[in-house]
Amino acid sequence: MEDVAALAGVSRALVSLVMRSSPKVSPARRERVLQAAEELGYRPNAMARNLARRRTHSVGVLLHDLHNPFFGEIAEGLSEVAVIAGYRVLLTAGGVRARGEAEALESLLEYRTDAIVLLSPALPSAAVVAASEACPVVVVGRAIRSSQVDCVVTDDSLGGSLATEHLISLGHTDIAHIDGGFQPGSAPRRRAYIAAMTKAGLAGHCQVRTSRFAEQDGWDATEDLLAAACPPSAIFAGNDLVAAGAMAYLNSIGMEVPGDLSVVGYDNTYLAGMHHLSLTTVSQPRAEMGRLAMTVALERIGDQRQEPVLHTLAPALVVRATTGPPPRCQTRKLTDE
Amino acid sequence: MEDVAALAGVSRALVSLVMRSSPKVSPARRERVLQAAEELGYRPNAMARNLARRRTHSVGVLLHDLHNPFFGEIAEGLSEVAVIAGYRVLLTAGGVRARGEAEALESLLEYRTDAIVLLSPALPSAAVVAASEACPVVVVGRAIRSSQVDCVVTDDSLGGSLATEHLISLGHTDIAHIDGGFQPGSAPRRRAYIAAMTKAGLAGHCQVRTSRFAEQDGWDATEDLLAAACPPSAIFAGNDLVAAGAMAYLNSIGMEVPGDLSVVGYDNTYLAGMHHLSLTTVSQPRAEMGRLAMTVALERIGDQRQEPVLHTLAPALVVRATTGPPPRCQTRKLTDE
DNA sequence: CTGAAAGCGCTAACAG
DNA sequence: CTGTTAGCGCTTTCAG
Repeated sequence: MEDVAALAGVSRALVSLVMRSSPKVSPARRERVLQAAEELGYRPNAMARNLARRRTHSVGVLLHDLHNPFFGEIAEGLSEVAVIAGYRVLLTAGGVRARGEAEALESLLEYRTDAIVLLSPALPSAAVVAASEACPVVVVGRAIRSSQVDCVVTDDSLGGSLATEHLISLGHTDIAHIDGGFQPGSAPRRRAYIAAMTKAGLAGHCQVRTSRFAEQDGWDATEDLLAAACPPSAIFAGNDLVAAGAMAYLNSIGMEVPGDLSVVGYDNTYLAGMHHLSLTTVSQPRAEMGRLAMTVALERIGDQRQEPVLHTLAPALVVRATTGPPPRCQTRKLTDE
Repeated sequence: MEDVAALAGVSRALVSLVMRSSPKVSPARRERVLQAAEELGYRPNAMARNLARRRTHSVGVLLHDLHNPFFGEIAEGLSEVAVIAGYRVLLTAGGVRARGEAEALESLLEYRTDAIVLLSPALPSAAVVAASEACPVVVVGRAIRSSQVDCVVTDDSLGGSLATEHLISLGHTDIAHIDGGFQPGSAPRRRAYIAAMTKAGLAGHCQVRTSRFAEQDGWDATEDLLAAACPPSAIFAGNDLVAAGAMAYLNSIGMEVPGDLSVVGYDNTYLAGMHHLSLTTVSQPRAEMGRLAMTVALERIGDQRQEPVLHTLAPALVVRATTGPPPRCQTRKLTDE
């Protein structure tokens, strides 16, 4: 910086002003400084700047892992609004290691980002609350009770109802659900499924299988379901991957979808939109979730203390080609396996 | 820090020593300091530390976007070796905006990460070389000629041969290729396809269609291919998504894979492994690419000047259920459309 | 182990 | 606009 000032024949202070694009500099000098910086390959040191300013103008984002495209889209929404607000986004990923997420969070905290957005962390709530002591925290995809962390989630309960009621309205009575165990969002979807069934007087027809949200789980659960005494005419899967597994199994035993059996997924990943599947599914407004979360985070930076809020976004049913009325004949070929 | 020292009844210097876990501190005092820090909710300031140390012990990683799981796996490989070397990983994503990548790179440069890893950047080479002036740079998935940037890529040429020769060895003669236009890796794969065909005396049977690596492109190209005068008995698709589109189209017109037509993909994404597709494809060693790239980056940090290297990893053919010998009868039903 | 002192690269406030 | 003067929070050196 010293050198740049010298080359441009101005004071260090002026260089500083130019670097943070203050309006109080004449265009001519600004040009001169910029050019000098260019020539010397000068680039401001973010560490020093942040240290002196006491704010980083950046918000940290913690993703669980980079694999899941679901979070990718949320992250895109996040950075979209961050960028237009002049904020930088610092990503970190927890990865597979047990302590990964905790370490990544700690790292963000040490970097003193102005706020932190947690994408569906597997972290214990206590850790999240502790972090919020030091820096505004907003968590996406998981509701946390605390007096200082904001949350943005989608209404999984509504999503579960949407899916189940769609199937019921089509005339199905034997509707099974393959849930996601303890994965976030699974519980409310499952409860909504049961509630919807009950409301339709179908409580006795509930059948639930558990999966870990992998394709093979969907295959296995479906196989199991069809081997049961009272096989379903429709399956509400906990996510698209599980639905894909279910369809693959049905396909393998020659059952037609939706002719013989209807399938609904969850998440509306790009998988669901593929020709092969063309899956009816429940869509969460991913980009919107990201945008909202960042908006909230930015607000918190501006105004630290305020009541935290729980923003609940509504999911939507996307009807494609895997759902239809149940087959006429109630006796299906169950004895293949 | 002052406060921690006071509470623990020691000097600031000692606290500093404890914080960077120096071995020259008696366990008793260390305990005392740690506890004081805990009580006060003290957390070292990374900015200040890095500023004073002149190194950040972190390497920056630039991903083009968060959507592509391909890069996610590479990133996982990266952070795996970074973590065991005690380095932190700072992710940034270029996103969709035009200047996105350039800004993200600039941002990393300003943060003075000890090294930077670029994942298949769309950035102009000049920008990459310019960055390497300020900080060790390694780019993966793209070869850049420069006297100071290291590259790790996979041998797309070999991958193209592997796929084509597999099809040839199965007895196919009319093999078409759906490429990825100007996408990185496409050109060498296409050339390898043509070379392999030529070597087998099949030069006259080459047929190439272009796609932008989307599913619909695969569908369209296949439709086009089958409507041609001399439809192929096998298709080598530029990536798995295109292959999926091709299969969806074949499926829609009632053609069997691999009975009527064989399909090979590229990348071995999780799509390829799904029951529905069970796609024969070419796999790139993603995790290994990441590990290697980080290893190289870390080496460069230790020893700045050295000849840059181009590491080429070998892809492998993964044979699944979409390839088989060509149908006996050379006159296929071409008139559906 | 302690204490003091210098400095990392930049910002910010204030007279000129 | 310019120079100066203080730090930001931590590391490092060096003599006790």
